[in-house]
Amino acid sequence: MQTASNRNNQKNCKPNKMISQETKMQHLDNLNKDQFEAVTTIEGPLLVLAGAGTGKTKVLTTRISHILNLRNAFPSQILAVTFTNKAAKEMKHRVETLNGIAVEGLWLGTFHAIAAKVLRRHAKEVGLNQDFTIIDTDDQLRLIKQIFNDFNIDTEKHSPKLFLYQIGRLKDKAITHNKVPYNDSYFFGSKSLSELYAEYQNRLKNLNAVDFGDLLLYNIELFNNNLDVLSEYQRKFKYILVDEYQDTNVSQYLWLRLLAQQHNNICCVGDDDQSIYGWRGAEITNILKFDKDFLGAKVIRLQQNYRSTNHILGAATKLISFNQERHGKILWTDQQHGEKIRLNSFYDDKEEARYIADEIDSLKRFHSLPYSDIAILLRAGYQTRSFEESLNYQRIPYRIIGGMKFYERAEIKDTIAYIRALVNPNDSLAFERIINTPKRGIGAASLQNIHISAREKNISLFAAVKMLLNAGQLKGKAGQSLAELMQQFGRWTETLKTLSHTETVDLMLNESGYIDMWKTEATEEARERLDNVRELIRSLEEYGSLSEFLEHVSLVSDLDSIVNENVVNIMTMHGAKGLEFKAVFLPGWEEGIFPSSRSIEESGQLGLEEERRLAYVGITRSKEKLYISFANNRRIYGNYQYNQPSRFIDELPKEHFEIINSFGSLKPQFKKEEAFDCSLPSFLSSSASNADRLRRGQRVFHKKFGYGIILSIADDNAQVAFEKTSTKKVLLDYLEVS
DNA sequence: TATTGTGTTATTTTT
DNA sequence: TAACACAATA
Repeated sequence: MQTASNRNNQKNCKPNKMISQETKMQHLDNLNKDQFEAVTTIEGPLLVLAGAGTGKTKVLTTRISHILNLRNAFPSQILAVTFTNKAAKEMKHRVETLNGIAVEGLWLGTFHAIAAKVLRRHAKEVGLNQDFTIIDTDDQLRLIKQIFNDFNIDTEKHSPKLFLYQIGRLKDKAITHNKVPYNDSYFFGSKSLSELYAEYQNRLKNLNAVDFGDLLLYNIELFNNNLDVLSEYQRKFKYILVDEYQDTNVSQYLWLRLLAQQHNNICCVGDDDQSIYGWRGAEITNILKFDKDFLGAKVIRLQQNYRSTNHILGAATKLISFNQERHGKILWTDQQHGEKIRLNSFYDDKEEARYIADEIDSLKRFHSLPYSDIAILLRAGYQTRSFEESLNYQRIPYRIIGGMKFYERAEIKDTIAYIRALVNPNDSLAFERIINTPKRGIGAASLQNIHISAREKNISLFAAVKMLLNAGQLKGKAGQSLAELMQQFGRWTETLKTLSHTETVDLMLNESGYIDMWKTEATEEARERLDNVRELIRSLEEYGSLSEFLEHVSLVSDLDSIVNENVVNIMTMHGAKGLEFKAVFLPGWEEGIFPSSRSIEESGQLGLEEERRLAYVGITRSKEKLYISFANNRRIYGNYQYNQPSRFIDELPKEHFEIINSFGSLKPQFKKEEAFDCSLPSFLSSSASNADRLRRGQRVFHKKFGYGIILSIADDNAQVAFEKTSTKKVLLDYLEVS
């Protein structure tokens, strides 16, 4: 083979220091030519453009292993960053398998985990205490609401959530409060975005807390202001590896660039065609400009796909070619056999869901496909419902991936808040969460009182409560129960010295009345919640201390429950990135839904291209069987929407498809060709006549809201001042000329 | 202060 | 539709 001789040549160029190394090099034999090059080019900047299913993780792990085998670096001199804990775990596991032993000391983890590790060591340099807390979105929002409240900002007009989002995006871009650019939403009432941002940072610092974005930003600040620290890490990390580079934001890019400056050995692996987190601050330009950012960079493309049939790859390749902003690569496979992709149209979403359930049933029955090899991939979480119903009806077991995460459940957050308050009573965000949970008769008025004192004296809520109690300023029910709570916290802190941390937490949750709160409720849901709390308490055993536990949970979103049940997987396409299934269903390919109208409204062409990449990700999850479908009528939020087939359907190459109109729908059956034709743009103009008559100032009728006047018209929707209610944005399709 | 009622508003979410 | 947040009431 061509690749084999190539490999041998390469291998012979390297001096074999030891005989044992010959055997250690064996894992290089499992690589194709491009993979081999990507693994063995260890000096200088390298971008590996790895298409879906081309062996990206294999390259990364083999590369780490290769560097270690060459003895070019100690494990502690290798930095490997991922986005998810899952990916980090997987990489660690595979490196260990390759090396045959546990590799200790590698700096392998998520961006956030590594940044937190660095920051714990150098907290003082950026004005934090070493034991700073990492707060989640809930805490962020609570803090922002406090700020808005204190500044008398009307939360009706200015949504705290929007502000939170904006702060997040600014931090993704490494923009600090004094560098905020003006834009449409620069002012929140009397205060500017940058003023509020500054106040938010100020309060976080007083709380000795950081949010996710801060982890990276403080690292950058640390490095920029302490050149000795920077150069320590620059010298330390001889080799840097980055997974999913297309998902990095500006902060992460700056952070990497700082760290890579000394040795300049940075290897980024990614796929610009799978960049689907732009809305979360990912900068696709990072991967598009890599060779300009890192001079002398080499670019290697992995284009041989080991996952899918040529029909699937053909469809994916054609679809993604409609995007302008990309490096460009052509995936190929030597799997020439395989079924065509099925394209189905349906009368409505119910029929679509029923068809998919039936088809899954026959895949299992007649093709012996285990359920776990099947996935239904959706644009958004709310679409799961109709499939839950149809699969239940067919008695097909399934699992919804994503959804509510373990650590997002209220009872888990409460429990964690109790633990945080125990470890550090001055953690006001945690203390506030549990101060009246269970109900202790402390209402908004008392709480406001405490807040004011705390702010005046610049002390924590806990300290403020103590102070007010001593001054006899907390009377009645609230005063009584707060006095008791203070005593209890004192006791629990003592208990921690004699009992184990698990026992202490158990005791605390019982004595505080938290456990009883759920017991009293005595519903099935409450029982489940109690189970969750107990599971959490049990898991505490695995940690050396409560602080250790808290560090873990703040950087992890879910329990590692990779149970391999034999069930159908339902999830969003975002959630499916990195996964693969023998059979994949992609329902709901309708304009407005997929591509999502909001993406296009918000980000125009860029938004559309990101949606197209999402379609690309969806298609390339499938190994053998793929089903794409759309429904003419879809029930969303209780009422029907009449959607056109997705423009992506027009972009798919027909030669890879079998076009089926599966069901005798309530409408007359399409002929096969027509079923496809109806998806063509010509179809889009069918509603033009009604739309033509809708103008500004026109009085209209809407089935739900009644009569109103059109204030303005955008693409497919209008602002209408309804007579009975208020002004609302509604779809033109729903309006009748009155 | 706690509970009930009403109105509003819905993507994607690696940490 | 359904969940959630906030306002009016007991």
